[in-house]
Amino acid sequence: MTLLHLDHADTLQLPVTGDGPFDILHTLWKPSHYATGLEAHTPGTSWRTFRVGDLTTGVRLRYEDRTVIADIHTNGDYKPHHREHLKKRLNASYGLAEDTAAFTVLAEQVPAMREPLAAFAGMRQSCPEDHFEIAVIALLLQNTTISRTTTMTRNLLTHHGQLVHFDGITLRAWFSPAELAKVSADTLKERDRLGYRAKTLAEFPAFFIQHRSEDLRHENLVEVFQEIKGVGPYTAAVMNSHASRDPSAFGLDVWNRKILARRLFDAPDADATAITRRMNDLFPGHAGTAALYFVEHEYLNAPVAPLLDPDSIGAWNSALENTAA
DNA sequence: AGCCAGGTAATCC
DNA sequence: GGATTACATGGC
Repeated sequence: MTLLHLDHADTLQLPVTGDGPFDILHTLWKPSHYATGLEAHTPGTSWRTFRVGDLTTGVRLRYEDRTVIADIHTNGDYKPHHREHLKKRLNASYGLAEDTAAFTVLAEQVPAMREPLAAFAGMRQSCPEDHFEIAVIALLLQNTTISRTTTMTRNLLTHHGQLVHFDGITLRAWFSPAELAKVSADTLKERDRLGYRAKTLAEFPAFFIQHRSEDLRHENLVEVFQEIKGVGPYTAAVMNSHASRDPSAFGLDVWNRKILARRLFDAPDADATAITRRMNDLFPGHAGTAALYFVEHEYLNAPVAPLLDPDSIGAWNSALENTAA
């Protein structure tokens, strides 16, 4: 796998137009998220790759005066429509225009939410992935351990994605639906170790080539998503809450079910329907945001993929460049 | 050894 | 409809 060097092409100033406080650190970096190599975070700077059609972009993100400053690096011909796409993509991915007041009013009434709210005031949902990419992530999370999810993600991105270097950082980048379409189900199973997921992942490209992320905006999305083989209620809810940014949606799995059971009922586990009912009662229209705050608070003091010390970026780069060999 | 993971679809009644 | 089961793989 070759290391693709990206050159600086643009700087975008993206104002935070949503109301209330803005927690830039926990909006860009989520303590509960497993390591993918698609992004890297230090306390003051984040780097992330985005696929924009055939273009591969590397973005450095910083924050100053209620503005996200995005330095765009690319491998090819950077056109005005790429700039417009990235502006919208970044604005949506990190909820820069989203208001928090409605959730905050509800959250302040719930004692269990007191600490998460204090720790994360102004945190938005983060989803740099588009619908295709988040569907792949959610598929890899189904009924397995994070250890194996991480392995499968690494295999897929190493074998079928890209490795890029820009602004001193090395990162992985996604494959597009068209690129994944060229990979056989047999390869996904034997080489990428996907098990029974191989057959369903092999059918993802057809749907996402037909349904571009920008076009997935109409109603009944949860039902449309579940037309994809391998996408059930959980994965569809993850797509809806993350890529479509529906603040009322959350995908309930055995992991967050136990976290929410503790927070809501002070019990080690609870019935899924009881949890769903309670979340919707306490946070009508904002249960997904509430679940996000509870889950991230669980990992605040023991992040799955901790922040990088700026001095350790060299080691980060070496590690990624060696796994690609 | 067996059980269980950040589920889903097929098949039963 | 709701309940039950197979499905790949790997860590504990």
